[in-house]
Parts: sequence; C-alpha cells; structure tokens
Amino acid sequence: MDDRTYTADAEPGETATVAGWVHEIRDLGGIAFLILRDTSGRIQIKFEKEEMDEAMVETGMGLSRESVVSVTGEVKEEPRAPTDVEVVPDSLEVLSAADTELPLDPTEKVDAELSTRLDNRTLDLRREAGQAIFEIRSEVLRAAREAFRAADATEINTPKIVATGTEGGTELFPITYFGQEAFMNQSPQLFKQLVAGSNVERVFEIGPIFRAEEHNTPRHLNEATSIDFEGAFCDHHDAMDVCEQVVVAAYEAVAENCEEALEALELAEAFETPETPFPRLAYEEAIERINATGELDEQLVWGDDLPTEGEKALGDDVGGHYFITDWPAEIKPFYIMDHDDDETLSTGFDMMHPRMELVSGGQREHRREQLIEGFEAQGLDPEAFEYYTKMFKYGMPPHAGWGLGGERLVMTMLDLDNIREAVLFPRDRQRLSP
RNA sequence: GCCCGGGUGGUGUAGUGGCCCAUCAUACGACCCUGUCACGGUCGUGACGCGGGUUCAAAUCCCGCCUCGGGCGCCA
Repeated sequence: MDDRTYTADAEPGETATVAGWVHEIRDLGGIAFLILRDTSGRIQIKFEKEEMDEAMVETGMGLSRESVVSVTGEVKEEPRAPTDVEVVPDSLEVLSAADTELPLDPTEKVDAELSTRLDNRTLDLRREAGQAIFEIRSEVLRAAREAFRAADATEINTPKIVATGTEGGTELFPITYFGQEAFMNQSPQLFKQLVAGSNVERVFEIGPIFRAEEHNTPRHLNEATSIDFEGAFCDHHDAMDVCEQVVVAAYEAVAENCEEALEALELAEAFETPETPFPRLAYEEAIERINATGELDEQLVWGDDLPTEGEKALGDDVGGHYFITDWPAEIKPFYIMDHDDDETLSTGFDMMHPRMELVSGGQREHRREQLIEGFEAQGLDPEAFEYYTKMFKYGMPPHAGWGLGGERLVMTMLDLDNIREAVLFPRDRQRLSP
C-alpha cells in the first residue's frame, strides 16, 4: 500500500489512491457522493452515474457504512465539495464490507452510552472526539517523558508481579506464581526507591498499577497508569518542583501540538495551561479554608482526612492546581518522612486539581531504624519487606518522589466526565473485557 | 464495603395501571431525485433485561436475579 495517499494530502491535479472507511453515502439520483474517512480526515468521492463504469457505480452505491474501500482516481479542485477537493474515481476496491447494522454510529448523528462505546471501542475511536482523546494522551506521555529527561531522570520499568504489597493500604489482586502466592503491584513505590538509592539517582516510570478496590466512581480504575518520579538528594520541595514542571509541560505540549484534537473536543478556545507556581497550602490552612466555605455540615478538625466534599469546596475556592503540604503524620504512609522539628507533621504532599487528587508524594524515610518502626506502627511485618529494608543498610541517600494518576491528568485536562474515557480498554469493577 | 437510581427496535429516546398489537430521531430495506455536505421525499421492517407475583387489565406496581450508572468510604 505504498502508493496510498492520506485524504488530507490529496492534491488537485494528481491521480491518487485513497483508502479508508465509508463515512456516508449521499445518493441524489443521477449524482452521488461517498464521504471517505481516514485517520487524517475526510474526502468526497463523486459518482456521476450516467458517465461512469456501471459496475463501479453499482459497487459504490451498494456499500454499507463503515466498509473499508480503496479508491483510485483524479483529485479535482471543487468549491462545492466539503474540503474543496473531490476524487473522481477510476476504480474502487472493497477491502472489507461492514454489516449494515452498526452497534454505534461513528457519524455521531445518534449518541451512544459510555458502556456501548467501550464495548465497541474500535467504532468509538472512529469518532473524531474519541480519536482526539488518545492523540492527546499520547502527547501528554511524550511531553512528560521529555520533562523528566530535562530533570535528569532515567526511565525505568519495575515488576508488576510482586510477592508483597506496597503499603498495606489498598486491596491487591492475588495471582498464582508457579504455585506461590503473588500479587499484581499497586504501586512502583518500593522499587523506584531501591533504584533511587543507586547511582542512577533520579528515576521515572510510566506504567500500570493495579488496585482491587471495589469502588464504583467516575474517577477510579482497577488498572491505571501511574506516572512516577523518585530522586535521590531531593526533598519534598524539590519533588513538588519536578511535579509542577511535568504537569505544566504536558499542558503546554498539548496546547502547542494538539490543536485539531482540541477542536474535535470543543476545547480549543477554553484550553489553558495552569499558572505556576501552584499554591502550596499547609494542611492546617486547607482545613481552615474548607471550614470557612461553609460547604461542610461538620467542621473539620486537625487529624481528619479530607472528605471528597471538602476537596471540592477547597478546589472551587483555590480555582486551579495546588499542593496540600504538611499533613498530619498519622494519615500518611510509613515510608513518608516526618518533619525533623515536629514529629506530628509529615513531609507528604498531595497535588490537587479542583476536581480531584492527582498526585501523592513526599520525602521518604531513608533512616532504616525509623523505617522499620514505621512498618511496625502500621501493622506490617518488616521481615516480609526484607528485600527493601536491607538496602537501607548500605547507604541510602535522602530522597523524595511522587506518583501521578495518568488517566486523572488526562481526564481533568480535557474535562472528561468519566475516567474510563481516558483509557482505551478500562478495567473496572464490572468490566474485564474487551 | 455501604447507599441510591436506571434497563423500551441496531443506536439514542417518549411513555409511571386501561388512551400502547408502544412515541420520536437515526440506522436498515424498497422506490424517486444530477451538487449533497445532519441532503430531501414516499412507503416499509424492527423493541418493553430475565423469572415469579399482584390485578378484570402490567412497559408501568411488588419480589428475586442479571446488568448498567452514580454517591460515600478509600485512593492516583
């Protein structure tokens, strides 16, 4: 198919072969128009029935929507055509005929529910808006990688099949590993720390995480893409700086390189890169501001985790991305370091979009004694994490890092209603296929 | 895990006890139409998630199951 021309590249005056899907056929009687769609756009094919090969016209007029065809003919300038050019066909080949009844309508004359769309993702991605989300997602990941490289971080890949969980917190998917009990990893946390403790120093990973929580919300997935950073000789302030850089780089790249996709999503006008620096609110200030909004029935007190309603009230109040820092030590995991001068305060931070939490991070506990105490305080057996704690005996530098929900980044960036829109084949409480 | 709300032609919907052998759009089939661009016109095919119950009468009320979505908790 070397000689195939994208519909967007077809130039008047040349003979070209275009190939794609039958988007629509408008048969006006003596003349008919076939709208052919490919990844680059659409082009009109004109059929003048009295003047063209009878068999070709018959084949063309008999095509069902979404059939795949290849058309060769002269490309002509034509002001009456939708793109100002049209193809006058010499030959037409049907590469794959489609059933006449489609499970969803790629021309978008009729809506489809998310569930129907996910069951028929291939057809769903023939819609401009469907394609646009994943073009943008790809750009977000490209830009994030570039920003990490600019921050001297090395891309790594850590195991997804593990012997023990990471933090004890969320539920894990159990699997059988050659007769041994094993789990799907919920986070690269421990492994990226082990690499940050090497000469590699600064690492990032973009990969899947698995969480077996039976939640059923528009912002949770059981298989998600985590964008992780960990850097040796970094404190939580440095980690927040990198976080901000990566998120802003993603927005900037999308604004610059995804104009068409943003237009397809009707976001071209409204799209804005968040302003930096993101405000950094101490936890204490955050609960005070939430209380001051009066949105909550009960006032928050020191030590409370932030309820969803409170996060939203604060998000509306702040109006953009922001960090919450200096959490009470007791509600952050054991591997997060506490402040030197106040053990009740953690160096843990969250980065928030007004709609939801995007990032969780902090400076890590690199002192082995304290780390082991932390395991015990959280009811975990340090013995089970020997592979991890052992390395803290051989020179573990101070280090910090964070994890960013990739789908949440795309979802909030594009103002999607449901996080499943940002995953090709989402895994949720009830969906295991396709 | 707890709680709430849905499931009607291929798709998206109207219908909350009789007006329904079920509305509308789109798709599909047939016919007409030489510049459409949501092409238009005429005609036609096609559906009440499953099982049980209440009632003279059930898409509509009740129970169970299946299935989808949402809220909370928790989190990325």
